[in-house]
Amino acid sequence: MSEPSDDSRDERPRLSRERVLRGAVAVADAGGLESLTIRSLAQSLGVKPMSVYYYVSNKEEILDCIIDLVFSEIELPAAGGDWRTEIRRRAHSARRVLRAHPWAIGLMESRTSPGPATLRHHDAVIATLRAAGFSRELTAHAYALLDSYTYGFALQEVGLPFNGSDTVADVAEPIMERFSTGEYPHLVEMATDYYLQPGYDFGDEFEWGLNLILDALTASATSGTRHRSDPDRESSAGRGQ
Amino acid sequence: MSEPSDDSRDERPRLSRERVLRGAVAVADAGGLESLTIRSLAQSLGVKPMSVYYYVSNKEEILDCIIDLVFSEIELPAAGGDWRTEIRRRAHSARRVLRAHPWAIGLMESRTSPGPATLRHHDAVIATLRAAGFSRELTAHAYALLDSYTYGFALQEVGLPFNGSDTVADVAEPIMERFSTGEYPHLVEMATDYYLQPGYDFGDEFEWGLNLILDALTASATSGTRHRSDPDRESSAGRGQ
DNA sequence: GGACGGTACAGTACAAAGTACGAATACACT
DNA sequence: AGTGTATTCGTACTTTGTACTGTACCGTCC
Repeated sequence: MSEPSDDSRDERPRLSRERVLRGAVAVADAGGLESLTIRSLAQSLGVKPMSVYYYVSNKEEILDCIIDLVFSEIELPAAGGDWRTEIRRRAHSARRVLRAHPWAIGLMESRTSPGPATLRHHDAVIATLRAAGFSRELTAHAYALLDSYTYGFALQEVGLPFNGSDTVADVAEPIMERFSTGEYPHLVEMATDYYLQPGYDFGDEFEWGLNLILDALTASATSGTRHRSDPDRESSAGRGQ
Repeated sequence: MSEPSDDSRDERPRLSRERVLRGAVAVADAGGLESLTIRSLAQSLGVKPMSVYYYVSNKEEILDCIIDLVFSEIELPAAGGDWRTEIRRRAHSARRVLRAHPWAIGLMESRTSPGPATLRHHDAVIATLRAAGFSRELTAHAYALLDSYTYGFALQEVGLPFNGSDTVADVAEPIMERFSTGEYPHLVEMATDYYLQPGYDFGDEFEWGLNLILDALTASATSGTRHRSDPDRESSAGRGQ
């Protein structure tokens, strides 16, 4: 594999921090986070392991950076548009991106310091909600709710036993058979009569929940922030400013 | 549960699969997932590294098992009770458990085959919703929504830069100062005027969103499953502005 | 032109982690 | 005592991250 050929052609495009990080994303996309090692990364870049250390100080830094790189792929909500349209677009984009880079969700948990793309992101979403007339309090509520839902949905999606080409049925059926007569009756019933039916796609659930949340937020925004249903809590938080 | 010790100083309580797995949880709780190595686990159990392999076949199996162990800590909804009460209780319990074992969320992503506690869990939640009169379709919608929210919220909570004793202000303030004059104006405004105010606790947001979801689900259950709000049904949405 | 220094890579080597393999120990029951 | 099974440990190999050092290729200054 050492190139015995001519000297002029085929030279590799020269390393760079950019190429190192994008290479890391590519390796993780292809084989999962556990396949991303300094050696595998170096190999995919066509260099020797220690060469990547010229551009990053250690693997931790690579992980911090590629998480932010993933975030930078998510579409920002536009400042001027209808908030529902923009928030919906951003939610779908986030889900799509996290599905394209499933390893990113696991990383979010361990990387504690947000990168610039992450911060820019938060800023844009807050701006959209505030521009729509949400109070600070309602903005905080809405943002926590929307992000929780989006990330949580993505988390569930990547946690499903099948990835890519397999359909639910292929993988779930053998599992289900083992319990078919007794242990988890309701789960099995739902699985056989609903989840495993031909047209079902878990991903479609995203839209339903998102609509429910957006509708409920609209109602909250036009009435007050108060919600019924909770017998004993108070949220404190005065009128700031 | 402890051995009646006798006068022997050594007196190791004898290893067991149970002790290995509980020890693994304890090590991860204390120092995070990356501190859980076969060697550290063995040390905490008072044995040599290779001894744990008598009870588990490899580290992967340990990870699979402790994730299910964590799930087993979450309270199951009771079959007979009011569904809102039961679902709320289970949601709070889940959040509490995941906060007690923050490393578990990251694991959920990589472990694809659910353990018995996880399955029992799903079964109980489905049973509760079905018993409340939810159709299969609405049950699927509701479950995806509730779980996404719960896990997503927990994911955000553990991703916050401060863990345990630190308050938001302690950690966010220095970060915020670096941007105080321009880069992320809306984020900074929200941070200084809301998030960093004395009484604020991100964890309180959980209750608000949960109430919103439960209210909206109640409405969906009594009317129909159809939701308005989505103009174009598909995410392709060539519209923009 | 030759010394010099900075840039971009590579080679060597070591520590920490998972774990295969088999030996050592303990205890039971002939 | 002898044989067998259950449990634990010692040794060693492999993969990983990375510290330290070396080297090839530039351009600059005298």
